[in-house]
Amino acid sequence: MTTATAFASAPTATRSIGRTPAVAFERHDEIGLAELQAHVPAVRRKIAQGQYLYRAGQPFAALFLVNTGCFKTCELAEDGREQVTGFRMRGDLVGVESIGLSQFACDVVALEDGEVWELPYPPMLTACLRIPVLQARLTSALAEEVRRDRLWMLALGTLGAERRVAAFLLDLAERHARLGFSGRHFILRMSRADMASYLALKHETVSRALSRLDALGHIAVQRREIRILDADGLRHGAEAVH
Amino acid sequence: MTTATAFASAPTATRSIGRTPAVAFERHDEIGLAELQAHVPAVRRKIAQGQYLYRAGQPFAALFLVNTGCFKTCELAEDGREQVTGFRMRGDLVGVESIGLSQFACDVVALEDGEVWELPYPPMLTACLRIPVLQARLTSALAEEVRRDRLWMLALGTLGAERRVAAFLLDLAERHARLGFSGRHFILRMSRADMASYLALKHETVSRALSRLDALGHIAVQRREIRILDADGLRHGAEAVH
DNA sequence: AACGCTCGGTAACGGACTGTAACCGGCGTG
DNA sequence: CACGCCGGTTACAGTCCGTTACCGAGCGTT
Repeated sequence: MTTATAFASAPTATRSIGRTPAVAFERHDEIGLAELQAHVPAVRRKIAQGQYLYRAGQPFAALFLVNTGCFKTCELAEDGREQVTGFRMRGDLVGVESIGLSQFACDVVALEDGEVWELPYPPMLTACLRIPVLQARLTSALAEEVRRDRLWMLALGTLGAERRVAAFLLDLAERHARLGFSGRHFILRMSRADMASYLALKHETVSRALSRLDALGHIAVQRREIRILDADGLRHGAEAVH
Repeated sequence: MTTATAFASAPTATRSIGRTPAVAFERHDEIGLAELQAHVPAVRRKIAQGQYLYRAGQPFAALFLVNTGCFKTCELAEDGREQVTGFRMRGDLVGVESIGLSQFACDVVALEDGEVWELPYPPMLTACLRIPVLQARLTSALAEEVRRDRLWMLALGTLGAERRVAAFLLDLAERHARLGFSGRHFILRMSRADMASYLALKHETVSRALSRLDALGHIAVQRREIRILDADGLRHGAEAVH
């Protein structure tokens, strides 16, 4: 629920996350990766499971467009507090939170072997000046990131543990479906601890919630394998915390 | 803790929010309001207490730069869930979350009588194409908004009620100080309920936390009047939730 | 002054989530 | 195989915060 999806080379589909049906620029205006490469010298990069795509403090010089694999972004405070703030997959633009800084502002870790396109930022900026559509797209991607974070803040603040887990699964399912895969059956790329951190819960609580949703017949869980049985049940399962 | 501060006509000061000391473009590169007006047809607008600056669903056509007063932004879901996602004051850019949409994505309400500069968005975009510094500044403002939201997500997920309240007060104090006012003595512009919503707590809990911080000698509270007595005490008061 | 309303503070109780701990299964290694 | 390790699940007790309720201060209306 926290991702900037831009320049996606995935199948075109109308999106409908929360209350944000309208998209700034029509789908046909979208600059695909191919066209993007014509203006920005993109470089392929492979990242092995467990490796950092980047770490807080490293010099910021590029954005990354995820091609394959799954990544988690981790926010960490000086006092040791730490939290996963999002999961990034194919089509997601990574690094936007560090724009305007000289150093990256958070950590990004590969949850499995993956590949990204490295998009040098200064060239990207100058390209934006010459190509209005690109400029609009980058700005929109940033704004969308803000909206997604806000929506997730709302979820964190208003939903109980079980509904948070349910909402998370639904979000994963939708993103999965948007990439052309099944929206009813998928594999979790992250550990219970990562989910818990993102959901602001303890991993035991996540386990309990998953077990409960399974018992209710809304999903079928087996380790990291998830099957959505009753999406509506997930959505309206329990009531808001108030 | 959730605000895009850009084009601020406030006294220049080095900022140090969380772990983001470096700013993309040096302070002297910053485009002030005066220069901004040379390129974008800004319009003054007064908003009375309790009035909406804009509501979700209204056509999006402009950003707003807060001149005076204080505003709250409210995120709301279809199912009735609702939460304050930030407070905006002088120098803050409002509306960035709606960029790329045809309609505004949230509600913004005036907590007191105030005044804003209305910055028509399409002209702003074209101006960005002609003026690289403006473009960089807008993009940075958006990125900073993402960083602030992430930092607040971290606080929501890792801090207990009392520390959340403390962190909120410290944030307010710093923003106040950055505007040239006292960072040790200020007036809360929002009700306990608004604070509670933003902090993802109940207003009673906010009351308790304030009373406790007062009893500990960290602050002095009288209705909406806050005096910071021991900033370090506030910062390190209790430990993280873990 | 009496009334009603909103906003803020306090206290007692209960419940949801946490913290701890034990257990299980899979996997790699000695 | 035995072993330890890691990730995941489950059980139980503890705690923090939400719930409910009541009270007081400020303010506008009658």
